[in-house]
This record gives sequence, C-alpha cells and structure tokens, in this order.
Amino acid sequence: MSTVTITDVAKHVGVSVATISRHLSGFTVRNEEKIRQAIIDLNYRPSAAARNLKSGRTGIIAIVVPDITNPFFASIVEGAEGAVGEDRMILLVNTGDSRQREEKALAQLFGRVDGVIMAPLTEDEEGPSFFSQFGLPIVFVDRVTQDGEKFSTALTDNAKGATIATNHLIALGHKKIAMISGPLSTTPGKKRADGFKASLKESGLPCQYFIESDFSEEGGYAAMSALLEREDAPTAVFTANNLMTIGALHALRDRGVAVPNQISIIGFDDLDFAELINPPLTVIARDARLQGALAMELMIKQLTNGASTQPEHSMVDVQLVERGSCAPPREMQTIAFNKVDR
Amino acid sequence: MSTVTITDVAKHVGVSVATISRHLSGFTVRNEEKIRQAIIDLNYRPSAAARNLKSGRTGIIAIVVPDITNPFFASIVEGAEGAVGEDRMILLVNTGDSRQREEKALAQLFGRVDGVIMAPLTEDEEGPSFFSQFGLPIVFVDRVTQDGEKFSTALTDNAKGATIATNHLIALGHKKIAMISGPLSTTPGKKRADGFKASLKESGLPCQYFIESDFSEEGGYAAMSALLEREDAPTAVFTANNLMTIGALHALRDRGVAVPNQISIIGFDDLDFAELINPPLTVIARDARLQGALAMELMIKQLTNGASTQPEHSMVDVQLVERGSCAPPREMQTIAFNKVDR
DNA sequence: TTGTACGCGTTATCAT
DNA sequence: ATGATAACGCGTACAA
Repeated sequence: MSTVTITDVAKHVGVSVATISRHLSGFTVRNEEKIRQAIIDLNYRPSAAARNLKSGRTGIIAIVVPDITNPFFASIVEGAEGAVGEDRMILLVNTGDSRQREEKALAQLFGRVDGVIMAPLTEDEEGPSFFSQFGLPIVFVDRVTQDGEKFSTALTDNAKGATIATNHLIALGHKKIAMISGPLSTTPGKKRADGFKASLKESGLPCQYFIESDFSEEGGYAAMSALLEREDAPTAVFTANNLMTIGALHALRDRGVAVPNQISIIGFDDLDFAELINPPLTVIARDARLQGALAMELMIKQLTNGASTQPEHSMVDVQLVERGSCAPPREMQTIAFNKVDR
Repeated sequence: MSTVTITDVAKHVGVSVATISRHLSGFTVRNEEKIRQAIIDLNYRPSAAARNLKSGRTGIIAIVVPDITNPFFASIVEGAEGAVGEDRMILLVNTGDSRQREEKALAQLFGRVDGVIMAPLTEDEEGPSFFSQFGLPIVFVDRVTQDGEKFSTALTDNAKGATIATNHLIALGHKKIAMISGPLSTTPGKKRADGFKASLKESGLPCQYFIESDFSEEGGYAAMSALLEREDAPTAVFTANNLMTIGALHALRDRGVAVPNQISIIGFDDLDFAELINPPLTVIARDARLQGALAMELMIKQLTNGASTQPEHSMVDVQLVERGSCAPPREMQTIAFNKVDR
C-alpha cells in the first residue's frame, strides 16, 4: 500500500511539503536531485483523490454508450480515446441498452468526471438537463436528446445517408422498397426514416414496407422475416444500422433468398466483413472514429474555455460504397443487369 | 457548479454536518424528511473526491485492453461491465497496441482506481511488479505477464483450442497444415502455437508452414499471401485469432482461392458473421463475455477479502464449431467429401 | 441521537 | 526560494 505521502518525502529530504509540491508542479527548487531520489526511494505517488479535492477536477472524461460490442460504438470510443490527450483519461459506461443503468450511471458520474460524452438511449430523456443543472459539460455523440441544441454535438448526416441509400435503390428501378428502421425515438432512427420517406415521396413511390425495429441483430432478423412473409414482398430493403443488417442477412440466408437476384439490400454503416460475404455488401459508410474524435475535441474545447463556451455542432459525412448487394429488380434484370452490376 | 456542500445542507436544516452525513450513510436520524427535502432543494451531491480521500477507495475498476475495436476485447469489457455490480464503475483504457500508452496509463491509474483488470501487450513487462509494489490489486485477463502466477487470472484454454483445431485438420487428412500465429511474446500467441506444434508432432507431421504474425487483420492478410506464394502451398491453415482470420479470408478472396476446395481454414475465436460468409467459417469458439465476467468476479473478490487473498485462476473452455470452411485436401475429396462436408 | 473537531493529502497564500 | 498554514468536503471518534 502506497501510504507514503508528500509529507514523508518532505521529512526524508529535510524540507517542507511546499517545496516538494512546487517541485512536482515544475517549479525550480533547491534540492532537485535529492528530492527526485527520495521520491523514487520512497516510491511516492501523489494521491489523485487529494488533488481532485483541491482542484475540483478529475482529469477524467466519461463516455456513455448503449452497447460497446456494437462495432460502431467501439469505433466511437476508440476515436475519442485517440483524441483525449496526455493528461486525461476515459471512463467508459456501457448502459447495455438499459434506461435504468443509464440513469444510475449518470448519477454516479457526477463528481467523478469533468465531462460526459454521451450517446443517449432515446431522445426524450432528462439526463442532460440533470447535468446542465449541475454545470457538468456534456457533448452528444451520434444521438441527441430533445433539448440537444443547447449542447455540443458530433453527429452523422443521417438524413443524407438514408436519402442516398434510398435513391440508389430507386435509380436501380426498384418500386417496392422496404426499410428496416431503428427506433423512431432515437436520433439516427428518426432521421434515417425521415430521409427514406422523403426520397420515396419525391419519386412518387408509396411507403408500404416500413418496419420500425430496434437496431439489434434479432430485430433485423425478425423484420426481414416478416417482410419475406408478405404476399407482395419488396424487391429491395434498406437496413438502418449494422446490427440489423447482419440480422437481415441471416434471415435471407436461412430462407435461401438470393441477393441481389431476388432482393437487393443496402445497409447503413459499413461492416468489417462487408467484402467477405457473398455478394459483397453495399453500404452507406461513415468515419465513426472521426466522429468519436470530434466529440472529444468539442469536450476538450469546453473544458478549456470554461462554461461560457458556445455549443458547437460537427457533422460527419456519409458516402455510398457500392459493392454487390444491389441490382435492378428481377423483372428488369435482362435489360439493365450488365449496366449496373459490374 | 454544484458548489453546495454538506455544510450548506446542515445549515439549511439547522443541524450539524454529522447528522447529514449519517443520514447519507443510511443511519436513522431525527429530521429525515427535512433533510431529504433540503438535499433536493439545494441540489446537493456528495463530492466523490472528498469521499475518495477519506476512504481511500474510488469505487472504480480499471480495465486495460490493447484494442477495444477488436470484438473479442469488446466482449471482455461487456462481460466485465455486466459483473461490476451496483456501486462500482469501469474505467476503460485502450492502449492501442502501444507500449508507451500502456505504461503511461498504468502510472496514471494509481490513485484513481481500486484495482486493474488488464490484458498486457506482451509477457515481458514490468507492469505487474509495478503494481504489486504499490499494492494495487490486479487481475490478468486473456494474457499474463512473466510473473503472472502471483496474480489472479481469467484465461482461455488456448493450448486445448489450438490442439482441437489442428487435430480437426489432421483428421480430415491434411498433411500440409499452416498456422498463422500471433506474437509468441503474448500468452495466447505462445500457447496456441505450442498447441499447434504439439499436435503436429504427435501425428508425426512436420511443421513447415508456421508464420508468426501480429494478431492484426493486415498481418493475417500478409501471412496468408505469403503462404499462397509458396511453391508447395499448404492445404489447410489455422489462424490464431479473429482479426487475422479476417485478413486471411480477404487474401484468399483477392486471389480467388476457393474455400474449402483449394484450402481449408479454421480460426481461433468466433465471428459475428461466420455464418454469413461463403462457406460458413469453422472456428474454435469461447465465451469472451464470460471470461470478462470471471475476471471482474476475481477482482471483486480481492477487493472484498483484502490484500491477503490468494490468487485464483479461472479458465474458460473452448469448443469446435464446425461449419463449412474445412474439408479433406483435394486429393482425398473424391473419397471423403460426403462423409465430412455434411 | 447529536454536535464538535480533527484528519485524509494536496495545493495556494502569505510571510520570510 | 522556502516554510508554515489554511482550505478543499467528507467521515467519524469522542464527548455530550
């Protein structure tokens, strides 16, 4: 147990604690060498707790995500980690998609961290107001809450991504286009659904195959299965996140539905193995690491500039990555196949 | 800024700070209701820093992993998170495979956390002696350092997994079996290589296709490419972790090598999409979440029982998950194909 | 049951 | 440049 304090070092060297403290803070003092040696000999480490108490700061930034095993959030965390810098650390909270855990975590966080980067479960939360009430800086990443405008955000251009995906399918000639959507209570869920519906409307297509699911692999599986059950099944589907895409692919595989011959599929968020599956998966991609890094930068800016900082909003761009999972609908394939599939 | 302290509450109610403190600790005091109300009215939150200083504990357990975007480590973290309990939290440190960051993080951790669960970069580190010197409880997960025996560990039965994988290939009739190994300086790297070599030797097969790589996707790609370059290429390959498996699959795909007809492949660690690729991937699987949970349990046990606790070692089992990526070598396929592939 | 007063380890202020 | 000391906010032994 390192029960050795600054006082012990001071006594050992024969100076006052103030001198040791100053040396630690980088000031020039008299017995530099002796002090350095004493610190090593005694194995002295400053107490973080005492420093926190004195300074009111902890040097720790919390990052709250719904599910760390989702590769997207893992990348967000990695990006944030990379941008946190030398003298701060990250406290990860994985809420496991549980509102209870999220609330509890938020309460616990106060006083332990200097700020919170968070991807809230849903938009209708009181968490953030809770924090703003206490003056703890907060930055939203990927998702916001209702009064999210008042805080800095690092989001994705969700609507644009959904529009690109939908238009891609429309351009291929699809008329019966499905969307397996995320919860409309979340930012990305809502925005992507909006983008999808807007594209459909613009092209004069009806919105007949819209399923609100839950961003999970199981949800994607169930939704895709339901879609395939329908008498008049869609010829193309847009899945609103990586996990649901995986689930949908499993459903397709289990039922022996051929992609893209029988159905086209495009997912939001790239997957590590998108090129390995057969056919390679066409997706809307974005740089999640960058998004995490941006969130951290916004947080550090707030921490540096103080409470008076104006909230800033950064946006990560999306792009279409065409691989092989989208093709014209079957009735058009003899005409357009060559043009599109290669 | 929540600059409201316990003193403010005490004054507001008209009692002493001790009474408030006792109330907070769950003791029965006189003005329960008034106190409760005052706490709400004033928005009082106990200072974690002050509590830490007093108690010497932080309620935070650090978990140090090399790469959080590796799904395996993400699952470890998730498992640990699930077992951490109500009144503790997790501090995640992602070292990004950098020894520097790892060392720095360890130093920063002291005083901020009650214990450290860690997957060290390599076995030849001084980290643990560093910790034992300071009396900070430590539990190794997935990997240990040289003197790891002295600490609690939550490992996988790596040698067994490698043996099962290798024997599976041998049983199919393969003679030219390659291994794309992890760094021999790491626990899993070394143990899996040992298991592979032992199996070969037991069957009287030479070890001609052993490549030490680095557990990364790029490394797996390079190693697989090198293997395919060889005049007398192997007919089967065992990849020592998930990322290298992905890399190897990419290399195979890029060169148009058919699996399992031209080459069989089996990987250590299951993949989310193992069933989605063509052919579905045969793997050695283990329960990473359980492993993380076990590590956390060992840590909590140590924290509860104090420094006198004897180190314990828990082991997570492995199992063969046969899918479609392994078949007899080409020259035998006419004979054995039916028997094995279905 | 309640209040007083001290200590936890550090940093900052004030004199020297 | 240095030393003594107050203060950070909380918990708790001690006395009442």
